[in-house]
Amino acid sequence: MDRPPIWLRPERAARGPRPAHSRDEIAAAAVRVADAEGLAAVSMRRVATELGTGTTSLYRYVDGKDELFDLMVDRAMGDGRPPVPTGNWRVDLAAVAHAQRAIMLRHPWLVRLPATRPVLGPNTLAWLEATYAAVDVPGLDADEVLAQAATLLTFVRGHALEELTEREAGSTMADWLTKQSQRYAEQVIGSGVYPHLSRMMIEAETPHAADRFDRLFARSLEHVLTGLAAGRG
Amino acid sequence: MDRPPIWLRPERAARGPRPAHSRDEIAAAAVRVADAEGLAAVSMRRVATELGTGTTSLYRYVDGKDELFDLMVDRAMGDGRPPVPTGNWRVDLAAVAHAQRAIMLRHPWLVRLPATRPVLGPNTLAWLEATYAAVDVPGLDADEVLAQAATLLTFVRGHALEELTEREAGSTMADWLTKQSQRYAEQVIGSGVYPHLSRMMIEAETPHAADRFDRLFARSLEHVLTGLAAGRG
DNA sequence: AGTTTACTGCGCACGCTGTTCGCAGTACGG
DNA sequence: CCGTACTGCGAACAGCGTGCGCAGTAAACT
Repeated sequence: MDRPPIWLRPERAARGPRPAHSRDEIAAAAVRVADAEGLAAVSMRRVATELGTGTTSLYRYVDGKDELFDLMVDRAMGDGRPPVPTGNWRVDLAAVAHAQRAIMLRHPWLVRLPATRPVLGPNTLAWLEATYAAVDVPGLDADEVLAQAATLLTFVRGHALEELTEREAGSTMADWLTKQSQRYAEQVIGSGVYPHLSRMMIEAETPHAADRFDRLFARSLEHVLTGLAAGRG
Repeated sequence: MDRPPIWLRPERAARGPRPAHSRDEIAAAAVRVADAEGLAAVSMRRVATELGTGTTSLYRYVDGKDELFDLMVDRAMGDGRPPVPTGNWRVDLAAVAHAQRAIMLRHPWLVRLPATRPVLGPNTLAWLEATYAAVDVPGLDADEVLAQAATLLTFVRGHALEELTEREAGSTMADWLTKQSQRYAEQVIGSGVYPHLSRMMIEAETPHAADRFDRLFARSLEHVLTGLAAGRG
């Protein structure tokens, strides 16, 4: 039986007893676990326990773990509200980008979710809407709007993923190479096979700065926005 | 005991019997399974069976499943070679972007891997090197090189993720909304809460084109490259 | 050459996972 | 007030990652 996506199913059935929990309650519990102990700690049993309910009761609310993830994503996306538009597209897009990045940094598991299908919950749609709104101006055709929005969101997500990966690896890749396994760094540099990579490892200052990720993000974001500017009138 | 990363450990020990398999053999087997049956099918047992060996023998080669993933990533990255430089940074960067995207589309599981730490295998480093090489010119400071390379790679990965997600969801999000659950689409459009999103769903042509992803990628890539151009002399 | 040493292959076992099934209890529609 | 469509959930199943310990083997040292 092909059940419709969760966003189409009514939260409360017409007949039968009142469900003991709401979807948002479930999502909140799962997000709480993921935030505190990582995505791996989010199991059906664990979330059920967190709610004080039986494990298999969860399946009354959710079609399987994938749908639980869907709920989590949309809940996390509701953690911040899209910024109010100023009318200046560049300012608005930058605001969206920073706000999205903030959400992803606050919920590190978010960018690591399998992502096997688009999540179309209300909060996710709201962000999509805000992004389109910032990009959209009369005269710009819809395809260009799609492309620009995709460019930005895609960039933010990719950056957040890379950032979190490096953050959690304990430090910068350069640091990782030089400190935690200096021999490997020496090998890489000494091999002469990676001259440009070597130059980065030696010369770059950003990797050593405390706020490196913030600065790198801001800098890269400027690049992207400048690129987008060229695609508009 | 804190074992060093796999790239630092010798493949063959000084003493003891000759290992029955090579790392690359193992990586190839795992990649084969993932390509054919998806990431979920890649289990230690399954890969071991594929190699005709005992399950726990794998742990002689690999510290755990995470390291198996590391091997898979680097193997996949070796599936294509970085394009030969032309000297024109924009052409070279575009070539890197397209080649990277091709790899990710060929191995859909690649962008879905947990990515809890950077992979530093030889093939991955080669791609990093190629990217830096394309961006790097005398006079450009190392931080700017890092930022530009990060922008590009990050964008490519993010785009590939989104693309694969939508591809595997069966169709475009717009299609998904309108076909597979028309009621939801009507609800979304009819609610009036998402005006710009609605306009995209109605007006955009790209979502209906067969080569939509190729065109969207090319278009977005141009935006990014244009943005990068501004950061150079 | 013989002994020591450090490895390899791997069966067993443990605790955990997602999910199916079936049954008892409940609240609403007619 | 009954039938019906739901809810909660315990039991069970197949599969997972992985630690442990033991037998076998090849290189190093004496």
